[in-house]
Amino acid sequence: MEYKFREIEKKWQKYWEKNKTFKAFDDFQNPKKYYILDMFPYPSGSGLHVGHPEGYTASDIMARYKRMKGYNVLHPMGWDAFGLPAEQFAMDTGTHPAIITNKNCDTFRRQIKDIGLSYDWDREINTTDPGYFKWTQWIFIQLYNTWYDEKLQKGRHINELEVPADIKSRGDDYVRSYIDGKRLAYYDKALVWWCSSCKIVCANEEVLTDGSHEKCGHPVEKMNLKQWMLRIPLYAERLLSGLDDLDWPEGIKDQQRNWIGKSTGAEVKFHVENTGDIISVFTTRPDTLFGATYMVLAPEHELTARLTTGEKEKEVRKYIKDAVLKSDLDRTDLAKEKTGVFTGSYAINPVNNKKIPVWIADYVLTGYGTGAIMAVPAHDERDFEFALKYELPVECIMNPDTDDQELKEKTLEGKACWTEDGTYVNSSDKKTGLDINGLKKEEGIKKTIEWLESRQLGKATVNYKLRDWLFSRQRYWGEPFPVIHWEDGTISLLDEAELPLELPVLEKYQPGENGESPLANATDWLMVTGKNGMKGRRETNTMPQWAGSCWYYLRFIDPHNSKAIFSKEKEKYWMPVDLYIGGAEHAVLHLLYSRFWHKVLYDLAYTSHDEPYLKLFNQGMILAFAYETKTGAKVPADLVEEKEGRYFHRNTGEELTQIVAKMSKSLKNVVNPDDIIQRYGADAFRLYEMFMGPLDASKPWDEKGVKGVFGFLTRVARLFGDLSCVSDETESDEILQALHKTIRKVENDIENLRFNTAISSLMIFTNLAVKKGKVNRDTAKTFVRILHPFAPHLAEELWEAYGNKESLANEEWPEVNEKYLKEDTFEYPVSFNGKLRFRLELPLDMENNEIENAVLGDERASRWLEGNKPRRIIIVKGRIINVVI
RNA sequence: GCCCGGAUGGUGGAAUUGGUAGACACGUUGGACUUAAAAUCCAAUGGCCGUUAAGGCUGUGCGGGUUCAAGUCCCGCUCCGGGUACCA
Repeated sequence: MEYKFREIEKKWQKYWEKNKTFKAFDDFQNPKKYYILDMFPYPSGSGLHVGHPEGYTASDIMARYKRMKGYNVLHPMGWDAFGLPAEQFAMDTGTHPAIITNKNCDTFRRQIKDIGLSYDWDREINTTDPGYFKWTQWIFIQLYNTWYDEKLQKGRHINELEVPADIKSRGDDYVRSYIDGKRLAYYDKALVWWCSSCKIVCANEEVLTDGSHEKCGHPVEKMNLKQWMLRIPLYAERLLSGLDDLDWPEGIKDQQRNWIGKSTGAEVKFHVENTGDIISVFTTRPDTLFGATYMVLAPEHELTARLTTGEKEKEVRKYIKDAVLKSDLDRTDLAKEKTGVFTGSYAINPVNNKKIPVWIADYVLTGYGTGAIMAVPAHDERDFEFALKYELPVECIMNPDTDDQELKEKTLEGKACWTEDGTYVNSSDKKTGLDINGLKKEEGIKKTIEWLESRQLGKATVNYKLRDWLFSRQRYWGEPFPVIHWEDGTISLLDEAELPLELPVLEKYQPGENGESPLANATDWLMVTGKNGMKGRRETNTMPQWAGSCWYYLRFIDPHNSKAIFSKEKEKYWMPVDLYIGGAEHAVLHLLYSRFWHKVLYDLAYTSHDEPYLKLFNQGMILAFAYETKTGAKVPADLVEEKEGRYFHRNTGEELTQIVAKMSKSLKNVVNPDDIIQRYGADAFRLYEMFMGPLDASKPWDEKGVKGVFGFLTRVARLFGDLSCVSDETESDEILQALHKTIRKVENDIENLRFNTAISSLMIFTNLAVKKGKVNRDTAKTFVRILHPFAPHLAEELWEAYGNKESLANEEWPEVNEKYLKEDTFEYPVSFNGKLRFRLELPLDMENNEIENAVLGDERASRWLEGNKPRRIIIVKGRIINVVI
């Protein structure tokens, strides 16, 4: 068969589409279900790049394999289509963002279909579709109507929240604000990052460490604006502990754990001298209280003004003003040099009643813990640095566990800082009754907390880094909030029946005044009148892009349901996602937010599992070769010439070094999947994406590699497609053994997502078959079946050529016949003192002493023994023989 | 700084998890076919020594160690990539 890949691929893509070969049925009778999900893409204007199909091909191989294994497979695709570029385009041209978005979706869909991926296209979803975002809005309403019951560790409907009697007695306003204070979604003033270039607020995590907006690179500033926030920290503990049982890469779990940032310690109360105020601090080291020599408040702390004494007032006020105005950019820039001011007040250290000064410094953050710390310079690096600069006392209370005598002495003298374990010294006080001298850290912490709790001076506490999630954006192209702000200052949410709240068509998409979204210009849409005649205004913010992607995996289960977000029965059948494949760039945000929403829906009994994604796999990044001169200057790929495996500058002739870099327009090394498919076909494209290396590794694209797999497909077509090479003769044992070994290997490799080695074993088998020049029909049919997940078009074509009428997609995966895997003999590598000297073929059932005799009896052995008697002979059956002399 | 990865031929990468290092593929070289080229096919291909051959030595970022045996385990580094940023 001549390998006419274009024809073959078009033919089968049409066939699959026409016959709905990959339609997933809600077949509740079949208990074997497999839900395999790709992270759906944002359909950008530049189309698919070679990175997208890497994960998609991997999931497709798995999906096709599982179908052959008898699973009912759910394998859907959709579009995460709200996003900035479409809105920017609308601003520039006046075109509605939906128009450009739909165009981009069309391109993506066409490109994905060209690769021959086995999606159930009847389940396609688009986050910008009102039929979809109706339910995104619905989830927001659920969040708003949910509070977190700390006792039950569970989200519950707001109607089940008991309002304390003393609140009730104070009137409706108090009740309302009490309830609002418990909702998972709340509307409040928040100090937020503002990007004046995008005219939008950004979530903390969208601000890069250099203080610039990740979307545009413009520096951000702080602003106090009313925003929707979600109380994700309430779920911190469950988000953390839920990770343990997930089959996710450990690195990703670690990232989430770090992001959640749990730390255990204690809250301790310090009385301020004279004023009667109490400063509460969070510390992970209550055991070091005896070493606390000063305290620090964050500049934003509520007590700063009260604690500042007259003569310090001017200085303090200036410091606070500067600090608050400083962007995080400046704060981190100045991280090396800490600054602060003394308030003039003193607090009392509860363990020894000593007076310690209260300072204000911006190295203490307002959003974490209580926004105030006790400083223990002898045992905390930051405090030590600060104490040194402002000449505050350093009191060592722990004899370090170290062999470094110099360090030990310096620490004991308060001239060095020790943060590890040790034995307490100077840690007792007769009057207060606390004594931990001689103890180690673990016991010290325990004993101190007990002491604090018994005197009501503090209590054991847990803190999380995870902050409330800023959930609104000043954009047009996002889900509108189903919210009305009434003129009396109250808020109400739309009824479910009023959903979806669609976006109004605008004439222009420029942002509104005072940091409002373009929706502020949509007067007709914006203003509403209530039944009682009260005037209201709709929320002009929209939801962030995360919203749509937070729950899309649930909608795939029942994408056309207009009555409910999804049928519970179907959800119970399909969930959880068995395998989720996507890029590691979503390690924290998308996956954490998504888990959060899922847990809320679980608590409200909409979903049947606590976690959405059982197994997660991150594909690596696809990079490209790039070239640079000796001085490190990058040279665009079109100016590079290859001669005998070396690289030269086309113009200057200078020799260049090949490096690996991200694909970029400036380096002219971007690869378009369309070109590759045009030249080598979709099967070769798929195969190469998988053959490059391990799925989770980052690796460079090399077109020469595509040629390699293309050659493989050509050889397959030539041999297995030439019916004169496919005989009815009895198959040789050699081929059968190789075939069954290949089935086993491919099966194992697919299960473990090691597609590169699976392909390699398919190649090895093909090389053998080509060498033989012919195979029997059963062999050919078996081979084509295991080739199918990788190169489905060619496999279907061959399958048809063997006289089959039905698509290969629903055929059974071939079974391994163990008979062909058993070997009687093994060619042992024989080593002397660990060095391989010769090989010796021996029966596998030979006894060890017989093996010894056979080895020592071999004439080649005498040469290495040199007359010595072996001290030991190690025999590992079927593996190796090592003679120790 | 801290937390995760990673480093194997000229290149992408294999190596049953402690047991034959370099599978498979690219590239290169030589050969066949061709008027020629492309395509295809065959052979060789880690480095060094050995005229050939037989064979030997050496070799998985660096330095130590454990073991009959280390790419794989342990200790100490170097470099590269990702995440994070004073989290008390």
